[in-house]
Formats: sequence, structure tokens, C-alpha cells
Amino acid sequence: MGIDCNNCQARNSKLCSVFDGDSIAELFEIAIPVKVEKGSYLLHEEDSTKYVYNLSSGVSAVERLASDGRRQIMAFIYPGDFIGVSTGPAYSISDRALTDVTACKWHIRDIEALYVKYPELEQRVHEIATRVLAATMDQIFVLGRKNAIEKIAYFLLYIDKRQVKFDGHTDEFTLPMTRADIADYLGITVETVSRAFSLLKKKGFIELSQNWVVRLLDKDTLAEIADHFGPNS
Amino acid sequence: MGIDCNNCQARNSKLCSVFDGDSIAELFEIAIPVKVEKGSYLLHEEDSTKYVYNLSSGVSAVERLASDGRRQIMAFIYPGDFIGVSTGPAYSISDRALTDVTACKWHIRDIEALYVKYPELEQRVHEIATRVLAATMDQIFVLGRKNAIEKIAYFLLYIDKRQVKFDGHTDEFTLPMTRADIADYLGITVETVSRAFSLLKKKGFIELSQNWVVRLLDKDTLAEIADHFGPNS
DNA sequence: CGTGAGCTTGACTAGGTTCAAACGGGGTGG
DNA sequence: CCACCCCGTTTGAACCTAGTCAAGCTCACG
Repeated sequence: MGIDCNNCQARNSKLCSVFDGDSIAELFEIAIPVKVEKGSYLLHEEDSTKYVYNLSSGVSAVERLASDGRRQIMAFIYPGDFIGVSTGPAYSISDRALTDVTACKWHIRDIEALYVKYPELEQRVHEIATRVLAATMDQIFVLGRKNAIEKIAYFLLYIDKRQVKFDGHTDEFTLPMTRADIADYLGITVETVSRAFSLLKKKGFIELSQNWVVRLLDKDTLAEIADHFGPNS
Repeated sequence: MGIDCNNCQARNSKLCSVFDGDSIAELFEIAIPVKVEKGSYLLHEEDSTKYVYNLSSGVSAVERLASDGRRQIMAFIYPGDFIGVSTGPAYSISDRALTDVTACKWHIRDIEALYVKYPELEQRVHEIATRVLAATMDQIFVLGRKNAIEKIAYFLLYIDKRQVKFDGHTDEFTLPMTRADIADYLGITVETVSRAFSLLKKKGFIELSQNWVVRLLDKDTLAEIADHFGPNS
């Protein structure tokens, strides 16, 4: 097994942090290590909901695909994030690896079996679901009530916050997702994403190199834009 | 107390149905009955998250209001639905009564105290959160990827499904919310809602009387429209 | 060095917003 | 009892943001 919990990027995740240095072994013993390469899926909509996942490294996207090809990305998943919390027989979402990804996969029943010995675990799983719900509410507001530029500004700040843990604190990061992914996350088109990036670049709020490296030059203004951007801005 | 659990519209809700005829009294004893009139709020964004609610009668809307007046409705709450599941110190959403409303309110700690005696209760609360999450995912797709008419068709079918329990099975129901509420739920404007209603009426798929009574005349077609409505439809 | 996937940019279009006016029904006060 | 008003809704017309279509660019990779 190539997994060493104490060096895992997810070591401090809501789930794993329930266990201390010794007892973490118990969680690890029932874990099924998973490796998925860029572009492949960790799970599909139709899969039966037997497993939950905790991302160890890489980035993935929770998405739903309609029969006519329209796609919506529900969330981007970073190390320590949880996937697979679901009710009903099938996840109703897929999870696609945006980079090469490793994860721990558990049979739900195996996790539940640990609830007795570690009561806090159950509470944590519940907390995870609740946190996801809160994040989802934010996204509903963004999708329903923000215009394209507000969406992009919001997105950049969101990614900055998510990614700072891994990249350091330089306000500079490398986007793991394509413009199409960003578009499908924000409910707009690639062209609109591109135009918004160009505008923010021209105005001097961000810097782009090689398309995927973003540097935020003026976070305060970006925050204002994310909050409100209108004709008289 | 004016509450009789066994005649409550929420008697079969995920929460209350854990208890049988006798033991329901235990849940009721720690319940704080709440009455809120149309237009008032059951809870505000800033309220500290001490309580959870189960709607007994009426309809309410979970919403968020931005400083510049933009509003987004996250969900409509019907009898048996749950409100207040949250992490963090404050709900970050408000809940406004669309009609006169009654609800049971519990201190979270009182509910948690019952977990020991009724282990299924904890599981149910978790299940509720998960269900809400699934519904929210649907809404994200709708907001991000559906056009105005698809949204309205989806909305009508959604309300039909929610409301059929209380109105009977006639495919006819009375909307408890205004056009503005519908608009804020679907991320469009009142005018667009109104135009979409008119179109569906003209095409003979729905019937409207007194603005609030809707009759679905052709649910199959509505479902097709909700799924896909384009230039060549 | 050529190729192609992904990104940008431009011109045009269209769906939805905005602004404005008119409608309708329920409630109030004369 | 009726006139009036008000709020929510509908409808129309102009406008504008984002989508669509198309071309050209960039850069990683073979």
C-alpha cells in the first residue's frame, strides 16, 4: 500500500482528524486506496451508493450531465473533501478527475461499524454533509443572481481560498480545470469565461500566464466585483 | 397547547415518524410550538443556530437576501419539511412564511439528548440533511443550465409533486407564492415568469384561474419541456 | 516543425432584463 | 353599495448581456 496517513494531504480533513496518530490505523485498515487518472471517473451517477470517498491528492469535479449534453459542475473537490454522501440507491452525480487523483474509499457499512467505538465519527460525517449543504447554498445564489463578471470574480476568490493550503500563500495558483469546466461550474459559456478573464486582466486585477497560472493582484477589488458589478462600476 | 401530533400534517415526516403513537409524546414534550403569520420570518440569517424546525402547516421559503436587494429563494418548505440544519454559529439563510404557518421548534440539544434512547433518530436527521442536499443539486442544475421555459415547466411539476399530498390528486393546486417568489426561486424576473406562464397557457398545457390556481392539463408534455425546450420544439 | 486541443477575439444573434403602461381583483372608505 | 385605490400581474417595446458561430491564436506534444 502506498498510503501513509500521516503524510496525507487529507490528514486534517473532518473525517481523518477524528483519529489520532495510533488509531488512524483503524480507519486505514478498512480503506480501499484508489488511483484515478486525469479525465477518468471516481464514480458515476448510476453507481450504487455503497462507498464514500475522501480525496487524498489531486482535484476532481462533481458534475451532472443531461441527455442533450448540457453539463453542470456542482463542486470542485480538493484533498480532504468528501464525496459520495447520498441517499437513495444511486449517487445522482458523477465525479471526474481533473488531475491524476488518489483517494481513500470506504464501504459505508465499514465506516458505520466504527461509529460505536468512535461516536465523534458519526457526528463528523453529519457535519461534513451540513458543510457541503452550506457551500451549495452559496452556489445557488451565485448561479441564480450573479452576472458573468461577478461569477468569475467569485470563482477566483473561491479557488484562491481552496488552493492556498497546497500552493502556499502567494495569491498565485495554477488552475487544475479548463475554461469549459469553469463555464460549467458557473452556468455560463467558455467564451464568456474567457472574456471575463480578459477584462479583469486588462483592468489590472489579475495576471495570467500560460492560461492556467493566475495571480490575484487586487483581492479587495475582486471581492467588491464578486459582490456587485453593474453598469455604474 | 394546540398541537395534536397524530393529526399533524407532519406526522409522517422523516423526523416524527421515528416515534410510534405512544412515544411521540416524548418528542412533543420538548417541542416549542411556533405560529408565524404570512410575511413574517421563522428564522433570520443572523440568528444563532440553536433550533431546528419541522413545518406543521402552511408554506414557507428559505431565502437569502443580498445587500443590493437581490434575492434568491433556495427552497420552498412544505409541512413535514425541515429547516435549520446548519453548521456554524448562524443560519446563513432566512425562512419567510408565505402563508400563515405553524411549526414545531426544538432546541438542538434536546433533540440530541433523545439520540441515546432512539438511535434511529440521529440517522433520520442525517438522512434529512442528505435529502436536502440531493434536492439542492437538482436546483443547481436548473439554475445553471435551463432556460426560462424549462425552469417554469420544472417548477410546476415540482410544486405539483410537493402539493399533491395536501390538495388531493387532481393535478390542480393553488400556488402559495407570488410571481416574484417564483422568479427569485428560478433566478429570473417576474416578467419572464409571467410570459412563460402565458405561453404555456396559450399552448394549452396549463390553465390559470385567479392567478394562483393552476391546473396541469398535459403533464407529459410539461415534463418534456422541463427536460428540453429549444428553438426547434 | 507540424498538429491539435484549448483559449481568445470578433461579429452577429437571441433570450431575458428593464422600463413603462395597462389590467384585474380584493379591500377600504365615503 | 359603489367608487377608488393598491398590489400583483400581464403585456409591450427597447435594450443589453450573454450565447452562438466562426476565425485565428498559443502552446504543449509528437
